[in-house]
Amino acid sequence: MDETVKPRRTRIQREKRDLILAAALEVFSTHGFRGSTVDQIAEAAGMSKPNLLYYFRNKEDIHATLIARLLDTWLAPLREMDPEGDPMSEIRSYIRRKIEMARDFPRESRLFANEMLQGAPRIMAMLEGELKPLVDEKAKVLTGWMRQGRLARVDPYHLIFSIWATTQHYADFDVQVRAVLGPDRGGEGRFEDAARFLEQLYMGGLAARG
Amino acid sequence: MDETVKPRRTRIQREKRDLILAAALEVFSTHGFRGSTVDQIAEAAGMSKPNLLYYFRNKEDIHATLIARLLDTWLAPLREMDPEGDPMSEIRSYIRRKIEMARDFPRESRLFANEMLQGAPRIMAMLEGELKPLVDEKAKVLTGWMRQGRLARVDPYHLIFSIWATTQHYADFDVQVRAVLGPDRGGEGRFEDAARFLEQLYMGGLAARG
DNA sequence: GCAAAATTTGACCGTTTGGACAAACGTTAA
DNA sequence: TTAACGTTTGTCCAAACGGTCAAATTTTGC
Repeated sequence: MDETVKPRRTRIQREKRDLILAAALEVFSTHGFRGSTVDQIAEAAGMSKPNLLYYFRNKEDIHATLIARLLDTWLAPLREMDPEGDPMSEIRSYIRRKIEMARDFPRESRLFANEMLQGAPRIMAMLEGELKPLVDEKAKVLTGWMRQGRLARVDPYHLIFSIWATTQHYADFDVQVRAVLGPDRGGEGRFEDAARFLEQLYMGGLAARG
Repeated sequence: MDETVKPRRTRIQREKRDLILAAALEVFSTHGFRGSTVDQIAEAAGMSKPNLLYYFRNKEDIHATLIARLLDTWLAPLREMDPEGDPMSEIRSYIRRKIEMARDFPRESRLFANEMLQGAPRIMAMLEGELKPLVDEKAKVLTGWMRQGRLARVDPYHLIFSIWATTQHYADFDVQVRAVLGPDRGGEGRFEDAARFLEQLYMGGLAARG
């Protein structure tokens, strides 16, 4: 019943496929699926179009492979949030990890953002099948902490949304951030500054009250 | 020296151009510039491609017109932030206005996001010429409030970024928000819930301390 | 060293794309 | 009424697109 056959791949196949995926990530993340061309990806990977199509059946196959690899990486930071840990420390760590991902994997973030803007036609199933259950689970954890009086009572879903938004912003809107900060304040220190600000905001805004 | 000629337009020209721009906004905001076709826009506007190209010189012209109209609308909420007002009220109002824009003009938000993801090739000049000066000005206002002890001392630039991120998230990532919230919590009330959460977060996180 | 398998390439195909154009059709005002 | 002007359409084009294929080349296992 399983239609996916075991992919007995040679060394070259593994290397070239990785090369192509890296190039495709660069292209898809900035131009979206429809806005990207196979020729563009082939050139970025340093090979001819027919050669690229020897390793992937078609354009959609490349994109699907990227997307499939993406979501696991993407959800990892939230998965790590420990129900047994200290609420404030867990939230602070989560924000740190997400900012680091925006800094270290901006193209993955933009690939994801592109999908969202287009209405998530290719990953809606994953959103409902993997993302939603995980968020539901973590929302329960947050609610539990609130009931214990260890966290301000706020909407846990919108809390998670706000952390996604503020952190991914530094990957997705990078050009804008750099344009506004200018050459002086816009260097690599901007991620540290962002992390520091967000820490202040959330530690102050979520501290258990009354 | 001014190459822009006064556009003496007929009634039909004004109507049809608006119709085309509305259709183009829909198409460009979901597929990006390269991912959109003139045929798509023409069909969405209910006219033939040659007819559409009678009103706009080419695809880029349509997009440029949209973008030019966009930035003013986009910056209006920040412009309204009053240096003479009460810091906390001003920030609260700004967040409200931005959430309302995400709710009422999601396509404009997504058009903007698409440009950012692609590296802002067509609006970099506007970012540096209009956006940056405005943000610099408002950052000074925020810094002044902090010095007066009426606002917690945080990085004013990252404060503004975070408000942009959290509010625009509800337009740009709308599918994800709705997928996660589900049919029950994902109704039109989500904008109200978001506004309430953000208010709690920012009022707590930015309250003047010690 | 060599045959089989894997890889790379140039040439090619049908379709889609942005755009041009002249002819046909409407509208308007003298 | 009619001539001038504004609008709409069908047809067409060159370039770009995703993808195929057989032939040439390189790598691999014996």
